[in-house]
Amino acid sequence: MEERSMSGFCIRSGSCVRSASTTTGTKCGRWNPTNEQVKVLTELFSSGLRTPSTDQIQKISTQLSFYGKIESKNVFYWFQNHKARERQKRRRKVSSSDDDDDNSIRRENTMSRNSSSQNFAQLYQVSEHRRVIETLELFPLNSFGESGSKNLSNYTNDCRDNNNNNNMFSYTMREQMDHPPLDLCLSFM
Amino acid sequence: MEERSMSGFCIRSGSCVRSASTTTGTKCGRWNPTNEQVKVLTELFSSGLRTPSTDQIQKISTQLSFYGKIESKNVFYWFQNHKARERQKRRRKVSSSDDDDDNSIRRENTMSRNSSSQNFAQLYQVSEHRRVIETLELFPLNSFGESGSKNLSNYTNDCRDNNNNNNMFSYTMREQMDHPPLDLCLSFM
DNA sequence: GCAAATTAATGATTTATTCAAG
DNA sequence: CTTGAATAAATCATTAATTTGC
Repeated sequence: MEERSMSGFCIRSGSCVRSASTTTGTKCGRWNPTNEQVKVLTELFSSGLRTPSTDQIQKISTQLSFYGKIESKNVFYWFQNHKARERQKRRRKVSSSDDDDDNSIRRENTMSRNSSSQNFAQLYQVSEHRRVIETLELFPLNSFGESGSKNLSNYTNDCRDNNNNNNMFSYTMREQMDHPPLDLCLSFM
Repeated sequence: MEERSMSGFCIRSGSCVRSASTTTGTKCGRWNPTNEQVKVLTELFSSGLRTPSTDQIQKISTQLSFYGKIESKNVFYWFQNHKARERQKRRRKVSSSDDDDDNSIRRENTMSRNSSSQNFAQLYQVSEHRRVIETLELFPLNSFGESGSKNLSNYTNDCRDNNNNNNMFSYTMREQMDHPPLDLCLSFM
């Protein structure tokens, strides 16, 4: 109890950066998605997007920031939670049979393991990627309102390709040149 | 079998970037900690560090990079895994009683939930924090061996402030070898 | 002694659970 | 009571040990 208030206090006063977009009276607490944001996210989800890649998250986040304050982590968490809760919801109803929920993009994501830094990105790396506001399409948007499956598979393929460092953004190298000479000397014990 | 080799193959040929430092035959696959790195990490762990904050991770990572290639995510994962596996190990032996393993720093980390971006950082944010090598102590080292609670709370407060964003990275320093403080910070044990 | 084949460790990812703000 | 955020547990995948047949 005391602990809580203590710490709570610190944060509020200390670490809340609230860089901008305070126009809406944004507190600093947790993200509160606008209707539009939720709408888009939901559409993406129902289009089959389950575990967006780092870049996708970046883009989505950037796009959605048009509707209000948002960070990439919010997008990340949203998908995590939504995915989990939809599944949960489904489990309560039909205990077995259709689990396509898990399918669509899943396989692809499994592959993405190969891309080593891909998934981790979701967990850690993204950060400040530097926004680059460029208005690229988030992904094949047309798949939303209209036909589903077919576009979807295309989309899926697309997705995967993103694993190639599709830099172009910022950062690019993140870790690529990570290795300083140092390990040359030391790594071999 | 086939799958295994298949997959192995793919990875090797496909996504391995290996920009440089191939001299040592650096693969590109997963991080392979050096003995020194493991040693230090283990010491930190046994000193009670369970869930390092973003900044701690950064610092640890930077320091350890002296011994070889390493990224912050590796540090993050290492602690995750080590913590989990120690617990697991213990569970197998003594099903109850002493769980001090979980204690020491735990409280503090729990509190850190309040700091919104703190823990998330662990998952996502860190990225390039890159912080100068400044010789800050990784954490209140003195608090470990000695008195606990008091120093600890100060520490907590400190943490909060570190959330400031920092910019740029510089690998530079690594090479320059201003050899940091490495030992200053870590050698305490 | 030495590689191929197995197994054991452990790095990395995903899923489930929990906490707590609104 | 809903849901954003964070942590822990479970799982996957790759690398290092080691065993084995030669």
